[in-house]
Amino acid sequence: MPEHILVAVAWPYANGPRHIGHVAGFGVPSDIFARYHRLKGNHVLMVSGTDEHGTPITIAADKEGLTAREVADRYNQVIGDDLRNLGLSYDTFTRTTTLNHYQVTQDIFTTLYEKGYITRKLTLGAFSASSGRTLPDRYIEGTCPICGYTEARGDQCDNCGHQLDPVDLINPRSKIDGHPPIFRETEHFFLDLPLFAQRLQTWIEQQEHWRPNVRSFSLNFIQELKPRAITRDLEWGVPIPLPEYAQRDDKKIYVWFDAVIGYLSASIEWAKNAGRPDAWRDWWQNGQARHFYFMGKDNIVFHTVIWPSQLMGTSSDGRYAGSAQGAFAEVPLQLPYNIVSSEFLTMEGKKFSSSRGVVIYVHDFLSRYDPDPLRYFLTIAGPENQDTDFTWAEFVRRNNDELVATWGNLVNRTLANVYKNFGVVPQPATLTTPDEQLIANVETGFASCGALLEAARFKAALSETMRLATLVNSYLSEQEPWKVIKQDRERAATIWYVALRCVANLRILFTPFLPFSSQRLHDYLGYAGDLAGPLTFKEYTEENGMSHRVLTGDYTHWVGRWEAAVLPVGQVLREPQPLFKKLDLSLVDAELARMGS
RNA sequence: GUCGGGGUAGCUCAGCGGUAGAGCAAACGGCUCAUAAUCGUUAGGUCGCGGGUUCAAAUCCCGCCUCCGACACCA
Repeated sequence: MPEHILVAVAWPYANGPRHIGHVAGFGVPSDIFARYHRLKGNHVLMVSGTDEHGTPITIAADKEGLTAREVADRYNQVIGDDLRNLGLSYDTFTRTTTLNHYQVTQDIFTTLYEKGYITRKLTLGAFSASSGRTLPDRYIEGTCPICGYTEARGDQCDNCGHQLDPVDLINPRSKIDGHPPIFRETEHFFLDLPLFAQRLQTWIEQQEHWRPNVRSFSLNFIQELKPRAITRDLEWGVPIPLPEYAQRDDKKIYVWFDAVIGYLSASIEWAKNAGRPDAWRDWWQNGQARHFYFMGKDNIVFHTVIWPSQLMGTSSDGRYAGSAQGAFAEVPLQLPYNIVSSEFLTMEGKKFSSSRGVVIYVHDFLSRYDPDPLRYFLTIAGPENQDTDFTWAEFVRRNNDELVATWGNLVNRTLANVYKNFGVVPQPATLTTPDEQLIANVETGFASCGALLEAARFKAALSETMRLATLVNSYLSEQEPWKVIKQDRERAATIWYVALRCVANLRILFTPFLPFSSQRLHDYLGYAGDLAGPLTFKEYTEENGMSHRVLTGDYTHWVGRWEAAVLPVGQVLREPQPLFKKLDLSLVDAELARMGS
């Protein structure tokens, strides 16, 4: 019975290009997971988009002399291209500036407001003297009232570590233009989180399959819940759907409130674009569906506390959830099943920082190297359980000594030999015990590697798959078919058949991790169809006349299945080429020099 | 400051109550079909520091050092 699996991927922020640390955290793991479940035959819906609201976008716009919308447009394109080129197989990768997203966000806001989950309160806010705009706490600097440090930020003093309020800073000044900020009262809307505390507690306690740190951290967090401001004094954002704010352009919904709603709105958009406007309910108003969220560790509370509160509060009400008919009627919106958060990737021992040049942008990387080696590195050496370090030397080593040497070489030696000596999948004679054992061992990968993937243990899953490739290399060393063929062509054909069948199985096992090279291998082996076919961009125009680009693909025709592969005797092979390139060590110095400049 | 998570072989990391593990690097040997790739064997650590609990501690508890993150307006 196929399951409905929602793969909800963190929304990259569109104030600049994304670096490889970002895609290590949310991108590659989520894609491996989605591809695996598609191979399993499950109904996968993988959604995300660029997150385009909030202060940083307006600041980037000011700096570049553009409008916020122009900045968002630019980086939506750049980021979308990057994700496509990395092979991230979204069903819908959209953006938060669509009409659809505005409507869904406003519906959730209105529903929560009418049900009393959103309240209003006067607060003291800081505003820029020059632009009149809100100044977020972190954009205000001044002297720390506790330790006297002169570069303290409005939210926290980096010297003594105390949490601060910008009003308390001595000689406060805007980090943007240096002028002192103006403090004045302003009304804001608050999501009343304490109203959800009990339900959150009960729910999180039941989530025993969450990673322990995610669960205990979240349980701890809800011990001291306070109402959370969900509006900002800012012209760039989703308008507040209340009459008195309809004409005002100075207060909008806070970016974090709308960004998480994107998981739902993108699903609704997907259904609309697919011509089946209610299809999203199969995932969202279906108690059997499982939702997996992928993000960096800095995002945990938004996905374990705030977004679940929004979902609980909305329940089966509002214009979208409340319009369900038949089996979906009155079914509340589905809560997350698992929160797969990653740690952070550092770069040559340092934190990524675009301003200090400690950065490798995805598009930069992919302009010089292939996507699969990057996917390999980010999976085998990525920040799955703890912060890990990217170094160019380690990237080259992992590529040459592991990916090329173990898997690439196994494929190449096998295909080259079979192609040269037989040209087709050779007819085997009776299989010996070692032959049968090897095939059986490799085929256990579907169970063992599959279980690890189910549990989102990607590093272990890929190690296991590599170990199976090593078994085949060992087998070839023992059987020495290149010697055998001189006396006994039939036995040599059998050995090569066994190796080839293992390679055909490994082709599937590697597909979630290495889709590009697996597709090429699929072709070399003479199979037809797409194992991991192309991703596409489509342009959609909404009722307001605005159009936007969506990264998508037709994954339903993909031919692979997560099960022992059939390798027909006599299938005609295509002339093979090496799957991966060996990298020259000299690139390490070249890349380091590039970064140093 | 408060809370949470790390600190394990030269390097990158796994293990998280029962005689220390993997990959790579190193040493030796086999093979030569394959992108000089591969296969086998060996060597290598008092598991951040100091206490404690236990028959038994990387593994649990306490303190300290250090790194990372969260702590309502950066995502």
